Amino acid sequence: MRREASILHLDLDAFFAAVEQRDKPSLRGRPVVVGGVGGRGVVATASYEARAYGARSAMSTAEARRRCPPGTAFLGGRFAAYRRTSDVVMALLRELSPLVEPVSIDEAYVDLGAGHGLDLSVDGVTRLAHGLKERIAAATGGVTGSVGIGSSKLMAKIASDLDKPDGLVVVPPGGELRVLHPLPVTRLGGVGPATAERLHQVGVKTVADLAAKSLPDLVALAGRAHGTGLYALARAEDDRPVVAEREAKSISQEETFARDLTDLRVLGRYVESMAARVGSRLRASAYSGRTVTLKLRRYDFTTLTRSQTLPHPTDDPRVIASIAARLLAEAGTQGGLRLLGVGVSGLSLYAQGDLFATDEEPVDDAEEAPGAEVEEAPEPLTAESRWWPGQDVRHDEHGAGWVWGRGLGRVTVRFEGPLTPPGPVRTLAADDPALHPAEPPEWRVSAPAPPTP
DNA sequence: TCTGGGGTCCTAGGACCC
DNA sequence: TCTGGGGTCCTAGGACCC
Repeated sequence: MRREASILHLDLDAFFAAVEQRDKPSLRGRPVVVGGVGGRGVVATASYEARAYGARSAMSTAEARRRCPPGTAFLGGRFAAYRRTSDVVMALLRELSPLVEPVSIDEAYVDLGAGHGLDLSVDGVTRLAHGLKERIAAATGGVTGSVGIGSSKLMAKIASDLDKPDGLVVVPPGGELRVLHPLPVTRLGGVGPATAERLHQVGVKTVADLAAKSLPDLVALAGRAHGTGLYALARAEDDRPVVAEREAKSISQEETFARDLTDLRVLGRYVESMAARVGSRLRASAYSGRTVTLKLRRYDFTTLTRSQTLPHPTDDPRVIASIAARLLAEAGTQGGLRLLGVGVSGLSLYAQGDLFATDEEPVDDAEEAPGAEVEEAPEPLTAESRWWPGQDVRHDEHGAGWVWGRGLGRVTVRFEGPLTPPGPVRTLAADDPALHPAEPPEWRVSAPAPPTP
């Protein structure tokens, strides 16, 4: 813990849904749910309008559909659009201080103490945060964020959560326990359902209850590392530094199938495709790794992993695929698999194999998903399966728009963009040659100015 | 129509070595 | 020949986070 409130935490509000409402004017003020739209999808983000009906992150999309009224938009994610908006926000944070730690696409810590000549008084950081929130809203076309500032990562994160959405809370140094102790223990990072249940069984509901427990009690309850961590957090003791760059530890790819799969040949094609994607991601980041892990989830949701460690690191998709395929054959597919995953860990920056690299191209995965080519695959491609709800499109005659829905050989498109009023809906043939997938729309009136040197 | 996809960190047991 | 402890690596699983 520091003597000054010099750590800032930013959490963008209902981020995916907010970007959708910015880019799709007809959805502003209406319930929007972003996530998996297939039969086994889950909610990634629900807009505040959708939360009012009980839609929540991690809920199955089916459940969210039951809870939300007709007219609610259920959209697949547009990650390129979210990434672009996130990059704009992260750049604004780096204007405050060079020490910025992105936690995820919509969340980051900033060490204001590493900034140049900032006023770190409570009034000073409050003014700074107000200015930051204004600049974020202006630069992102109205996406808001909740800011917390405190003497540690713990307090900054707790503070940003106290007044959502569009909030700003500064915990003055010395006021940590007054804020922390009344809160439920589940607000502490690292207290999930399992730990919360065990804590409740020994009468711990609030952080104050937790602080009354002895260190040996907590270690017995939650293990050595976790127990000592909880003991410290309950006292607002937290000296974790803000870390700008983190090395990746693993790279993986997984997929839940629309229907459970049993056929080893079909699953083998998924293994190859996933290994190819993992291999290209490894090569793109100049990593290679020694341990190949196969993950599978059976029809009854039991999940297991099988792994093998190689003597030397690899980024070769053929090596990854053959190991994963063997692990899959050994594990078996009895009863059917709902999920398959392929990952590589034990990463290092240079592959031994690179010294002897051939000119051979890596297996290319981009063009052929396994489902595209085989009749055993669960969902053969149709004209309408090119389109998914939320997708950006352009029509030669009607202009830019986005896909609302599809079915019966048709696709429904709303023609509007972030800078237009709500636009008209048109239903088109799914194979209309004038309809094309498009890039995410530009939300700013003019292109952003190039960064000044 | 139950339960995504990408990660990180920790624990525990067995193999193996000194 | 027996006993023992410590450290590291590997594998598997689980909790947790966004």
